[in-house]
Amino acid sequence: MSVRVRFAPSPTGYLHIGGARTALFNWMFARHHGGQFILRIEDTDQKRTVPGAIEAIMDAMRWLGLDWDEGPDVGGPYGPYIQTQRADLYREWAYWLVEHGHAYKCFCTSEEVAKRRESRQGDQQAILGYDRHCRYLSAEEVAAKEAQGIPYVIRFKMPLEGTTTIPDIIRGDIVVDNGQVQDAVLLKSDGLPTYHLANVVDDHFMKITHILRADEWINTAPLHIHLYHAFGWDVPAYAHLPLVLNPSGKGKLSKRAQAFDDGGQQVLVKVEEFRDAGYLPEAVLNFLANVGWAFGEDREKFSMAEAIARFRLEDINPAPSRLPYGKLDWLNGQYIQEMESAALVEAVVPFLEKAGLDVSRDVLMVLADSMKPRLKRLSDAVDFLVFLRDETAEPLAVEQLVDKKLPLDAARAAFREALAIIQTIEPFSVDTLGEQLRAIGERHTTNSKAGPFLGKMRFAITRQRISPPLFESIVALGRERATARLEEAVKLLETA
RNA sequence: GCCCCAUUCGUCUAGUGGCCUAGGACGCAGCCCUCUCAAGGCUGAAACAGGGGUUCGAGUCCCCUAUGGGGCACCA
Repeated sequence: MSVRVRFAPSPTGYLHIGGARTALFNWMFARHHGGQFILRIEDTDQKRTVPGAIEAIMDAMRWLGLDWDEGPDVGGPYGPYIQTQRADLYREWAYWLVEHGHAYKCFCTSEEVAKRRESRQGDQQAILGYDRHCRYLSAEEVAAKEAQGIPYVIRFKMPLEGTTTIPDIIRGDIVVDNGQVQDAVLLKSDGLPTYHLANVVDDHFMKITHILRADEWINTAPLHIHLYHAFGWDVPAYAHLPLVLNPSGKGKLSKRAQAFDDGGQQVLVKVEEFRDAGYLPEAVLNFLANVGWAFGEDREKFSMAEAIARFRLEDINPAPSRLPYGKLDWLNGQYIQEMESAALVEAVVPFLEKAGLDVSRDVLMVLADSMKPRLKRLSDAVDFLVFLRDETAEPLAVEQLVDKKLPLDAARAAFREALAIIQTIEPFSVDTLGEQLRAIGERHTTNSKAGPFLGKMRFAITRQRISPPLFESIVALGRERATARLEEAVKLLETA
């Protein structure tokens, strides 16, 4: 039988990075086994559903490259893949359970349930949650309440005694006391199912073979297992994935609360934020795959094709972890370094445009090689290239153009020669400029090394203490603008 | 409060009873290279939560404690 797994987000907003990791593991597992990866939307909570969220989630997954074989947009043999469109199915099976004595109608309002729960707070024996009040109603009482038209939910009759063991691929057997699990609501009074019913019914009819979901579901797994038993269906294999924690280590990473790292820096949580910050999808995937799972052979950087080939659920580390964001920066930088120049240029253009920096692709090509080792994120290109903007050119001071190895007279002579070179050199290229300017430097510095001169020259051209290398900067600026900036330096040195 | 899961350098991890004087990566520090900043190269500091067992031998198995996390909704 072929492996079938699913990623089942609820459309409450955007794709969360922790959710992306769950999706990634499901996807890698499916691809490793040549099985199917299914995208299912769990939108049974009408209050939390936000319009546009399904598209946003799919966009984020597409950006990452996590392609699904069946889903809301592509369909598939077991659709529909949006739960609200399968409402009748859940209702049918909920009543089937009632008829077969595995579930019951509960007429308690949430307020009553909450109130009674409060009053039991002091009782150390009682579990929190529902007290099973309606489980013991007689047939007559139920009929009477129904006749009055009192709304009800359907609750599962959880076994009161014994234990349930959850065979977990990552953790081994987990044993839970049935008494710890309450009679969960299966069908809400609005006629829609809760997660518990919907996921069991769907996983069964969608022929899901392995359930890879977050750790936070362990506690309800016994309920799900008993649901399968009540229906007489096979129980899929379980693998509960470790949670992704807040960088502070306090609590799980949530999309509802903002997260901060130890430095008080706000941390990225939505997948689209990673995209907008200038991370490459390959880097994000590589980064996520390294949390809770390791490639092996002490390798940190690997392609998804390589990862898929050796991905095994058994190798997943069950301990929860924080996302090592610093490593993502490094990884992203590594991927940028390996990019083809043309690809880097294309990738960087949207970020420059957004920042109002209008730089031609030809100019970017000149700077591509010097950008590669310097960019952690694509968005860093903006700071890297601000010197190309005329308004940002700071006025010069003589002290910035001279030093011990390049005294005033030497600087004056060297800069004059450099100006002449820049005005006339042919071709106007990185190589020719480099050759000529270096020679000038060697002739005028006290230690006969080009370095001191090139440094001053670079400042005169870019007006930035930190900037791209000199020769590329000159070419990027163009002969005219470079000449203008240099003339200013020469004038300053002459009057000094 | 009750239940469940977990615990190797600051962080992400390797390790499945002897190969561990515990390996890698990021970050950090130093040096080299160098027109700045990066990148790159080299070097370094840095961990088996604690206590009991089991065993000839324990980071690896068991128990307890501690700590962290998760759950106890008509949310998923």
